[in-house]
Amino acid sequence: MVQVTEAKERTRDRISRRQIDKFEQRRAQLAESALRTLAELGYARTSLREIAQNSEFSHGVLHYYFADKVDLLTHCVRQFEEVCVTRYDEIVARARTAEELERDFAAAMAATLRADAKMHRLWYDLRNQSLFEESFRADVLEIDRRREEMIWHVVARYAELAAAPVDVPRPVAYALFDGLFQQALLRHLAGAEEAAAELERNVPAVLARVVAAG
Amino acid sequence: MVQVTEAKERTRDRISRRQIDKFEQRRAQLAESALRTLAELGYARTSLREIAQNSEFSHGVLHYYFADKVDLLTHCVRQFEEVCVTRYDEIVARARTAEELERDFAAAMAATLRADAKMHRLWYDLRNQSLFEESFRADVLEIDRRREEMIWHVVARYAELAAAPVDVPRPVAYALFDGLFQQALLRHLAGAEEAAAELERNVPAVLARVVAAG
DNA sequence: GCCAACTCTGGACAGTCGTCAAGAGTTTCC
DNA sequence: GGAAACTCTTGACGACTGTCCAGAGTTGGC
Repeated sequence: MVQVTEAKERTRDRISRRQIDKFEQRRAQLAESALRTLAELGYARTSLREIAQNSEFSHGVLHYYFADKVDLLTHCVRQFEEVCVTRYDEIVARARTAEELERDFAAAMAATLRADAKMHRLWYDLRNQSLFEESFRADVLEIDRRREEMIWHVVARYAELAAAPVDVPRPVAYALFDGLFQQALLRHLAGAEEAAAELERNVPAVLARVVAAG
Repeated sequence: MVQVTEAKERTRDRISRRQIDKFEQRRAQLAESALRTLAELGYARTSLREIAQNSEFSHGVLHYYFADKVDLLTHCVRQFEEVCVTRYDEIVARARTAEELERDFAAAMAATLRADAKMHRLWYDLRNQSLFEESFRADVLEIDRRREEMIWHVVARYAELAAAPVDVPRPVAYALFDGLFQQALLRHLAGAEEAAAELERNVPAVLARVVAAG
């Protein structure tokens, strides 16, 4: 009797878990369609119907999986986080010398500028949107904090390999590289072919300046 | 006869000029209402009716003075330029030593962060919008170029006073200070009281790093 | 095979958007 | 003072928005 009940409950749990998984999976799928749409059109011009059209479902389904538009967009932001805050971790782990890290980091930034430009402009769009709208602010700031960590990871390891102390606070290091990247993105999307190459050339120079001369 | 005609034409010109002036004046007035609205709500949520409500006119008048929304917004961007690209000129002109320039520049950045935060967030919003919409791009890039010039003006003068060469290209110098300012703006608008003070502390450190050690 | 739960569609809703035009109000000129 | 030009208001239009819902379609357990 007890065993039967337990078995039943285990079964129900398994089913329920499977259903929850499926539910979450579809949410993720729809959020991905939303992110594609946002990257293409920008926050200001992305509508639920447009998002649905970039998926294989009709617009009504969005309200089955998300309470409202804010809920969907919040989910998008959180899902977006995962791809954008671990970008350079492997490079840091692999590098054996300061020169190697410097070269690979610069190359990786230039590469993602070229390959993921539309996603990057979406990130800056959402971050800016959070300056006007309370709703995403907490999530956006959390992502920005983790991006700061990601950059700091690179800078600190670079300093370690170069046997020199880092010479600027962590938020400043992030601000400098973020500014550099954003300017490159601006140029790149405006059609400047050389933007990525310039970025690749500028990154080592900035890297050298955030650690103490030694 | 000839004189009469000339007098007539001069009169007509004067009248026409006066009318044009008045026309342009009203355009400027409406554009200012639009800028106030944009700074408050952001690009995504600013409508023509909302702009009109922030002015002393009705929404129909906007189409009397502007061809369409893009025309209005373009005018806004251009009008916006004038207040945001000459901000530090006087400080540069007045400074007699590198230390003085460093101190005043940092203080001015912190001051405008505190006083004009909503206008600054509008600038970043519009600049980002230009990554999605062709229509403003040219004007936005032109403003960005002039902002770069403005920062370069500061940096070059600082180097001159410090008797040391500038050590980074002009676009990089701009990118670094822009990134620094944008991060401070993010924190400031998120409610961090210390953001402006931190910015004021960080600016001299970056300034010192963009000129060669000497 | 049946019933219940889950999933998805498509249309309706109230509201807002940019745009436009008819006409009232005002100014300007002869 | 009357005609002409300029300025502004008001209301309407079609399109689009987020949201909701009735019901069709599908799946899964018994």
